[in-house]
Amino acid sequence: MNQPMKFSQLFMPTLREDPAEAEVVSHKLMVRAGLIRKLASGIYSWLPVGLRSLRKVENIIRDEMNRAGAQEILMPAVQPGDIWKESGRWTAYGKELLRFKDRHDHEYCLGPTHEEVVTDIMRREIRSYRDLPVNLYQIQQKFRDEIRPRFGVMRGREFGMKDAYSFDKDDPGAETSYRAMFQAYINIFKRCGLRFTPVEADSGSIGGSFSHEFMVLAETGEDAIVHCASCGYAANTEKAPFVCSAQTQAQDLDAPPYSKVLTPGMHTVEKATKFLNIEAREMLKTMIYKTDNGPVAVLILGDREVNAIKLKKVVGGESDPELAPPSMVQEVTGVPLGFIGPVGLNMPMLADIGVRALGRVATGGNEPEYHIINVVPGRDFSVTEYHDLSAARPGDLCPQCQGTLTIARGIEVGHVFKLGDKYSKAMGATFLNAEGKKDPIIMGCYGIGIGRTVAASIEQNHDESGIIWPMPLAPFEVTVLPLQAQDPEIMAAAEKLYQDLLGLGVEALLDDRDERAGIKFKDADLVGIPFRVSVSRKSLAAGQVEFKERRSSEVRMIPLAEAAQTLLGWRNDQLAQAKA
RNA sequence: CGGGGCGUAGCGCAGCCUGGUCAGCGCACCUGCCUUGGGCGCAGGGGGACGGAGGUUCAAAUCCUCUCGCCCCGACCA
Repeated sequence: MNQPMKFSQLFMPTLREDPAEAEVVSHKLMVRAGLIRKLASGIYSWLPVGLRSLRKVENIIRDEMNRAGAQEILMPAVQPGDIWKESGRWTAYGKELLRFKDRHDHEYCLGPTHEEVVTDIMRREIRSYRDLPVNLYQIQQKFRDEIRPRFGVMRGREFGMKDAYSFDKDDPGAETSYRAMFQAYINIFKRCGLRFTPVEADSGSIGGSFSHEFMVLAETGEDAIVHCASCGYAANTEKAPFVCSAQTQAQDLDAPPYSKVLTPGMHTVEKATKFLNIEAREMLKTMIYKTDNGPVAVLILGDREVNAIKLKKVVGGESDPELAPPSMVQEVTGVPLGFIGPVGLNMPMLADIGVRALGRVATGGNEPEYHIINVVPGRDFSVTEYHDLSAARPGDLCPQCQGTLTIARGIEVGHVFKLGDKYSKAMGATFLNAEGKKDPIIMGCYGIGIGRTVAASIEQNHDESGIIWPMPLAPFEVTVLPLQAQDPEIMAAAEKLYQDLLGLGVEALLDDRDERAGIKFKDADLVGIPFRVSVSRKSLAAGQVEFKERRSSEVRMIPLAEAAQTLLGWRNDQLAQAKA
C-alpha cells in the first residue's frame, strides 16, 4: 500500500469544474478529484487514488472478517442459470438479473449475489454437523441491472461488494454467527470513520430481529429511516412496524345501517373524502394485490400506504406482491379501480391493524360510481385476518418506547440477514446431525457495498473545497508541498521529509510539480489528504515546516528535524481514535 | 416502462427558434516572457466539422425521420 508516489508521476486527473452529469456531492467530488471515471451508465473505473481508498475499505473489512472467524474465498462472477433455477430465483429475481447465453446456448447470468454459488459449494462438501459452523466471504464485483443507476458509484450496476455467508447446524448457532457479523460490521464502519446506525430491517419477529441494515446518515441517502429520539430505536421506513396511535375501538354499534352514496368520478381517496367531507383516515381503501398465492384484497386506512414487504411476509411466496393492474382489478372484483369496497367482496381480505381503530368507516361501494358510508367492520363485512401492513411514517409511535418517530435519510452500506434454510432446502445442502439424521444447513448472509461505503464517507466528509478523508480511508495520509519547487534546497528538504515519512510507514505524497503554491493547495484540498506539510523559503529559514490539517484547517509550524516523527504520531493518534 | 432534457475541442458551455464567413467562448494543452503562499499576467499557437444514419434544400450544427448514448423525474395507494 505504501508505494512511493510523486505527484508528477501520479495519474490523478483533477477537474476544475463539476461534471455535468453528477447530482450529489460525492459523485461530483469523486470525478473532480480523479478517483473514478464512467465507462457506461452505472459502470465505473477506479483510478489510482480512488482505488487506494477503496482498498483501504476492503482491508478494514478483511481484517474484521478474518478476526470474526470468516475465511476469504473468491467465487465466479458468471454463474450458470441452473443453480438459479434450483433456488427458484431464475424466475423470481426479475430484470435486475442480467441473463445471457453462451455459444452452446446454455443460460448464464452475471452474479448479482452469490447465495446459489456458495450453497452449491457447501452442499458438495459438508457431510456432518462436525463440519459446521463455517463462514465464508468474498470481495468481488457484482452486477445488478438497476432500473435507474444513480449518484455515481452509489447506485451503480456493477459494484464491489463484500458478501459473507454463514453455515450453522441449528438456529442457536446461526444466531451466534449473526451476532458475530453484527459486531464485525460495527467495528468496520467505526474504523471507516463513518457516522452510522444499525437499523432494524425486519418487523421484529419473536426473539429479536435477524435483519439489520447499516445506514450512514446523509441527506442524499436513498432510504428513509424512522428514528426514535427517546430510545434510539431506528428502522427502515419500509420495514418498521406500525404502531397504531389510536386504541382499538369496539364496533360502533350505534352506527346506522350503511348506505350508498353516488360519487361519480371520485376514484381516489382524496376526491372521495373531500366529497363526503370526512378525513382520509375515516375512509377504508381496498387495494387489490397480485401475489404468488393469488389475488388478495388489502384493507387499509385512507391516509396510509401498504408496505409490500410486510404484505409479502403475510401472504408468502417468492416474488414481491404487486399492485394489480386495472384490467385485473376489474376482472377479479367486477368493479373498476377506485370503487372497490370490502362489503360483498368475495376474495381473501387482509386488513391492516389500523382498521381496527375505527368503529365505522366509509369505503368504496363495490359498484361503479358509488361509495358507502357507515360501514362497521365485523358487522358489515369480515376480514380474513388483521396484520401490520402499512408503512411507518414520521409521527407514528415508537414500537419500543411509545415515543414519537422522526424521519431521516440514510445510505445503506451494509446488510446482515439470517437466511435460515431457504437456499439449503431448495438446493439440498444438508448434513447429518448428532442423531444421524439429515438437516438443512442454517444460513446467514452479510453484505457490504464497498464503493458505496467510499461514496458515503465523502457524502459525510467534505466542504466547499473538496473531500475531507478520515485518516483510515485517506488515499494518502500526508502530502508534502515544496512551495518553490525550483529551489533545490527546498526541494531537497521536502524530498527528505517525504522519504523519512515513507520510511516510518506513513503514506506520503510529494507534490514535486513545478506549479504555483495555489495550485498545489487547491489540489491537496480537493483530494482531501488529511495532513498537509508545506516547505517554503520562509519556513525553511526558521528550520520549520508548516503543518495544516485538512479537517480543522488548523495551521501550526513544526521543526523540520522532528517533522516526520511528529506527523507519524499524529497520524497514529487518528488511526487509533477511529478504532476506539 | 412513461414523461422531460441533453449530445458542438479533453472538461464546462454558447450557437439551433428566425438554414447562408458559426464553427465560437472559458478552462485545460503547447511555445515564449513574466510571476512565484491559494487555480497569476501578457503574447503567440495546436485541436473539433457539430453522437450516428438517412432525408429536405442551391446550401444543414441549425429543419424532418430514424437510431445510439447520457442525465433527470415518474412508475399506477383504487
